[in-house]
Amino acid sequence: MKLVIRFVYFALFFNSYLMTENLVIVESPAKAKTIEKFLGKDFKVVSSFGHIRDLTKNKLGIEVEKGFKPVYEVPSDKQKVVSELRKLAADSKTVWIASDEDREGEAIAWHLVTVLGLDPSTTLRIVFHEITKDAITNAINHPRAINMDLVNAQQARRVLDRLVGFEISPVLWKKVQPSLSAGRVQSVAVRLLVDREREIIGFTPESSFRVNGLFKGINNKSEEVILKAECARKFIKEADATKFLTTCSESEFSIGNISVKPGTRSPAPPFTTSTLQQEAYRKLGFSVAQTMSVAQKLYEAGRITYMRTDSTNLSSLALNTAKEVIMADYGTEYSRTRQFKTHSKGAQEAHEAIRPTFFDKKTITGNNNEKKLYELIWKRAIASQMAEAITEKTTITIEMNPSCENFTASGEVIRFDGFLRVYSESTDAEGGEDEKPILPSVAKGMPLSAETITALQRFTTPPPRYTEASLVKKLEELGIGRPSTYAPIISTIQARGYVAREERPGEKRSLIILTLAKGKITRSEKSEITGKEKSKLFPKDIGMIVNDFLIKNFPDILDYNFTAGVEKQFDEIAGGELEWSKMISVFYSPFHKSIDEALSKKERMTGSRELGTDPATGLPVFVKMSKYGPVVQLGEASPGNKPRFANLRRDQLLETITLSEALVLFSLPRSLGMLEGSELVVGTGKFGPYVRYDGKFYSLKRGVDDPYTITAERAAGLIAEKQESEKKKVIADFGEIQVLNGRYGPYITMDKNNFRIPKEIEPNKLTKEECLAIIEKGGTKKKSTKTVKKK
DNA sequence: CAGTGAGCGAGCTTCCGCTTGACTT
Repeated sequence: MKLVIRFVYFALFFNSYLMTENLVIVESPAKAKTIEKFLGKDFKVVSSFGHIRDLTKNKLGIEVEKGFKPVYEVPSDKQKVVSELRKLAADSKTVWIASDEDREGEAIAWHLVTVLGLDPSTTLRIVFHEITKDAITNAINHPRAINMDLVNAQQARRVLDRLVGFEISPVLWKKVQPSLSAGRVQSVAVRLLVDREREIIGFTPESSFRVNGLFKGINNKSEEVILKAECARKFIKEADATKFLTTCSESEFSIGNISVKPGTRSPAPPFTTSTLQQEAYRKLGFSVAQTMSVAQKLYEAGRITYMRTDSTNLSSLALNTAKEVIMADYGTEYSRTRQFKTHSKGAQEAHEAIRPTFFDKKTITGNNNEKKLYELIWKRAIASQMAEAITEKTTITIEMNPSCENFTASGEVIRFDGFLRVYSESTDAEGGEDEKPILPSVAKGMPLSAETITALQRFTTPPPRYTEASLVKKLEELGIGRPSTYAPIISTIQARGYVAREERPGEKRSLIILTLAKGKITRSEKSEITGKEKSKLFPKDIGMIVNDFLIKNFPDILDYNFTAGVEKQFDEIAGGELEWSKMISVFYSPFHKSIDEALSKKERMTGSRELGTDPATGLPVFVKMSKYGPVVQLGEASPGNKPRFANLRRDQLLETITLSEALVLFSLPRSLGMLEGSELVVGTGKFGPYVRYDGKFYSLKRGVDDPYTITAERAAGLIAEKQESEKKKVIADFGEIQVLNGRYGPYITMDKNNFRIPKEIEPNKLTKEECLAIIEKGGTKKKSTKTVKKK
């Protein structure tokens, strides 16, 4: 008896010792760390690292016949987290699930309850939108149950995406090429790029003449004033522009109307994921992926709030601290507290806007990119809480007599800088916006003389190609994709080869300038570069072929409004007005029929096109998509006759290449003549264009050399350069050990293993013994992990 | 390191959204 009591005692003691009072599960480990501080010692806060369960990895994972029943599994990389969570949950009195308050968060909560075997009646679901003590204690005081309608909306989303992706992709493997993919989001992203490219292809520039004048006069303070002004009228024909300049030469000018209009400019809202990606691209030149990885670092270091958000909302704590910082640093008149409405399509607003955790930290420690991005976030968030700028726009009309045309000069003065003192948003417009000048003081009727008047030819430009960032912006406008997926979408469509980030050097174009000075009109020309592109997304042939195939066979899914339409239905499911499997079933029957129809069609999509006949051989010339990419083909394939093939260049498209451009492609490999007894041959191989000389290959410089036009002289130069750097490559040679110059600086190599040389050591003074010492030190770490190339 | 391009067939590929590490040259 005594023993039993003792045992119970012990068990109770032991139990209470091990048992955690409260276990809170959130999605992100950084968030868990922060929250634990707010909640105190009775709460243990852990993270699920996002979703813990998904549809089966390699199979459809949907039992279509059984009402689209999802087949879930815990992915291999999540099994460890799940087993740990299971243990912790079993040892806790109360489990609180604090995943985000949106569709995905609710589903995560439900999967946790199911997978961890929690009791739904005692498990508490809580949510908060901002990580502040108030928000969290408030959440703890208002727990609720899991909202199954919201979960079902997520299941519908998940199942729809899986059906679309896993039923269409295999059709592409059969009808276009293996390993391709299609999806609700990626296929529309590619479509945006292809549609834009076709607009550009079909664009014909039109030119017109814009007339600008430089006028001088004396104002009533006896000061000489200079005004730059533009004529409102544009002239299509050169003759008309000349005629107008003649009129100008015979006219008198004077100041007409002067209008002064006050205006204001307001700051942009604080960053969301999408706007952060856009501004980091425009102001810092970061790629979308780079922005996210730097932001992740800042988040983990506790510098900024969560970086995957679609909300422009700031917590009241943030509003207050921003206000304090602004008042202290800039003065009361610079402060204006605002809350911005989020109006992006499909926003779920589970988090705050992206902002500094502590507004009083203007700069931080960290690497350069972290500092730059942090400062950008700080400025944007602070500016959003600052006063509007007050401006004054002045427009001065210059009248012409006897002609009834006139010129206008416009200028802007900032009367109060407000938020502009800290930050102003950039635009996607190219060439930059011209600063509006401050206009001199003049009075109506004041006579002016025209110093020079020029008519400059200008061409209209096609719509711009997308950058990574402007594509994200467009996707967000269409409500396609989520903050967590913008960066992955961009990399997927590139990984599939549908699009590529490329440059174009542009072409010269000449412009006519007509100048009127001292009563004489002169005509001259200047050249401008047109079509120059830097780091733009270009659709590639395979992207265009897949796009056309998808539009033909699945027009509904490729519609820009498809996502918006299904989102509306997901909302109805979330509101309990629509049963999720019913929605999927209505979608699926016509969809699956179109899959079968697409499969039953015989033809394959190759993008083939006949360009004409080669005048030299009389053979037909085709272009098409081959197994290894776009090619031009000379002659038909027939038994015993293998046609000639040549790859298209990176900047050519199956759709637009001409016969003469195609014929040039057959000119490789070509001989550049002899150099010291050996032949110089230019060709393109596996690794791009090269010169072959004396049995060795020398790569041409990308973006500098062109294999079709390179001269023997330049080729010889390349060879000499390479031989020179080969010589420099070896700093010291001790037989089995060598000190070499590599891409990342000098290093030591032995047995195909490379070793870093410590900074304080001068590589050219190393002895064999010192090298061995360095190898000894670093050698135990790892063997070379050079992977064997798969053939 | 320095082209392939046909056709057959086995076995593989593929979606979108939540999350962070491993990997390093």
